Amino acid sequence: MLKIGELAALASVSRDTLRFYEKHGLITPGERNDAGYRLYSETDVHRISFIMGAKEVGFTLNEIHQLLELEVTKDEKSCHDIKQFVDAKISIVNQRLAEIKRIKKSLQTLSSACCGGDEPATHCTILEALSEQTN
Amino acid sequence: MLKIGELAALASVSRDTLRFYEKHGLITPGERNDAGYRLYSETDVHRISFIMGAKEVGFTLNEIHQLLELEVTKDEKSCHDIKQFVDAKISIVNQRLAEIKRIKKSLQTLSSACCGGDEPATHCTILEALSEQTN
DNA sequence: ATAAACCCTGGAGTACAGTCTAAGGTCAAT
DNA sequence: ATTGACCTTAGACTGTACTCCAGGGTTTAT
Ligand SMILES: [Zn+2]
Ligand SMILES: [Zn+2]
Ligand SMILES: [Zn+2]
Ligand SMILES: [Zn+2]
Repeated sequence: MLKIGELAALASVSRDTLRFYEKHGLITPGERNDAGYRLYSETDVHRISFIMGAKEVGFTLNEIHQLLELEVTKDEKSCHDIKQFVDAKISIVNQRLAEIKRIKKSLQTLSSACCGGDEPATHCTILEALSEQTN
Repeated sequence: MLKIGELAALASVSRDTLRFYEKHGLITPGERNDAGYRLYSETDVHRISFIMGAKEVGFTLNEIHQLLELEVTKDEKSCHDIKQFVDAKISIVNQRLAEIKRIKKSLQTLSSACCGGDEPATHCTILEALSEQTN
């Protein structure tokens, strides 16, 4: 059984983060010692590990919440269900990707149209372009 | 001179947004009528137009604040300054792009390793992979 | 015995970009 | 005269993911 600081060190997160995750239902350490300190089991360690892994691949805490439910009830779920969840996330990520690519392209168009010279910017095509109506 | 609702309709934003931008120093309508209503000039319309254009290409309100200062003092600035600002933003965007691409790749790796079948997910490689230590 | 290091709680604060509400004042039309 | 559409303010709320603080209690080492 680990105390919060020990688990925090193990998982490279702050104690506050662990308490935050608990408050939001991501972990549920059942036991407390006589002083009221949280005690974390092997299962809790595994759960944190899962959470960190999911964060690493870009899931939000909300999504991780749903993933944890899949994980806990995995004998009632199928690979199909899990894969579908991941694929749904991929399509969200693809949307963000497309938006950022669009932005990058716009910025590059702006940048390359500007002479970049040392004369006053009163003629700057960037400033002009920005104030042009897009609708 | 336009009232706030008229400018809002023109710019396709809410009145609240215009007041929000004002509170954060992005616009500064000088005049008010006898009833205390904001009155917007041509210059203000141009400014909003600039802000919307900058938002469109992904600048944050904070960055737009800086851009507006460049715009207002453009006779003292050079194209070099403006271009540099845009290029700095491009490199921020590139970082976000790289991160999202990394996430997409990870998710695709996860997805393609899963059989996606209808059997119980107790053997699912996705769930396994997520709880693996990355550090 | 006492200091340092740890634990607890509730609540506030951060950045971002608004949105919404309450409680009022004004203006145009019916 | 009264309805409805518009305007004003200050301040609270949204979601995301924490981080920090105050004001306590506990454990460990010297
Ligand atoms: Zn130039
Ligand atoms: Zn230029
Ligand atoms: Zn499978
Ligand atoms: Zn699977």
